[in-house]
Amino acid sequence: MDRDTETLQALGDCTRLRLLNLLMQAKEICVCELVEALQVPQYKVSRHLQVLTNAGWLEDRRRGKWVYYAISTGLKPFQHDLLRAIGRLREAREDFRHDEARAGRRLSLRRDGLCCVGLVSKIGAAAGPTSHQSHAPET
Amino acid sequence: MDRDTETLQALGDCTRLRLLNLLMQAKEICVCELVEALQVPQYKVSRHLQVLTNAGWLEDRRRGKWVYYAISTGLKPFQHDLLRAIGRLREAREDFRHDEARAGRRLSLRRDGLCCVGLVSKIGAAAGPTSHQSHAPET
DNA sequence: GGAATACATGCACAATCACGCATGTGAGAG
DNA sequence: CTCTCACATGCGTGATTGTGCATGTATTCC
Repeated sequence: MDRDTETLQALGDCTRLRLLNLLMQAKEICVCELVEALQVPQYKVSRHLQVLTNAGWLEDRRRGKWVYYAISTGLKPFQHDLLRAIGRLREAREDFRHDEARAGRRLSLRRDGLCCVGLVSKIGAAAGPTSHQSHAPET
Repeated sequence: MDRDTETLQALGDCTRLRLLNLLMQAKEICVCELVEALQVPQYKVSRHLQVLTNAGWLEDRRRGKWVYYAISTGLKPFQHDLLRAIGRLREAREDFRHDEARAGRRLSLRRDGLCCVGLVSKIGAAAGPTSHQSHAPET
């Protein structure tokens, strides 16, 4: 498979679109922040970030325990057009807006522009006390 | 899977990109013309055209024995941006240029703007005398 | 009617993919 | 060192995908 096709294939997943949409609107976001914004298990976010990175969409940067992801600085014009297309979806998609709302709340907890919270809940794993939303879990 | 993701997933295949590239530069092209331009078996072209149609990229129109495909008239702005991105690949990709060259030669055989040739060779099937490549009726 | 032609599609198979679970890795804190 | 925490990843599984072969469908021509 050629490189351009791989680049496009990486866009063929809803979770990855949501990740890209968030990263288009913030310089850097760490994994635990993305987990809370998307409300999906951590391993799932991690995998999709990996796919996007391998396809040339993202770059990662380690800061202590945290790993920050950002849109790659070396995008081809081809890719910029693609990002613009995804940006157009913003108004129409509820999931994007909800992601952004949660991300905004979460990013406001940063100190000195850095994440200092961590994984507040194990979303997809063993369902701890999910007290971060109005959505109350069972038991 | 939501509709936008399906739209993008349809772009994650090299053959489909080549088909879209050709259709971006001609109003309508029939299947046998696409088969010759891409040099791939007929069933393969047919399948990928089906995928693109189901994803909302193409429309088909029957004219006698021939079926013409064209970029859909009801594309969303989202999709127009995506097509623009694919258009950018044009200069860089050899396969696109070769497709266009073969398509140009083939389309020049039309009469009254319609295809009248048919499937000149069974490309992927039973491999007859492979004379379709260099064998050009230059008269 | 029947043959030929353009195109679509059912089926089988191998490869890939997204997912969930569990575990591994690497860094900081005590 | 040990524990904790943020993140990555090996593994198994079910679903999806692209491909090839053969066949089916629809239309034209004799």
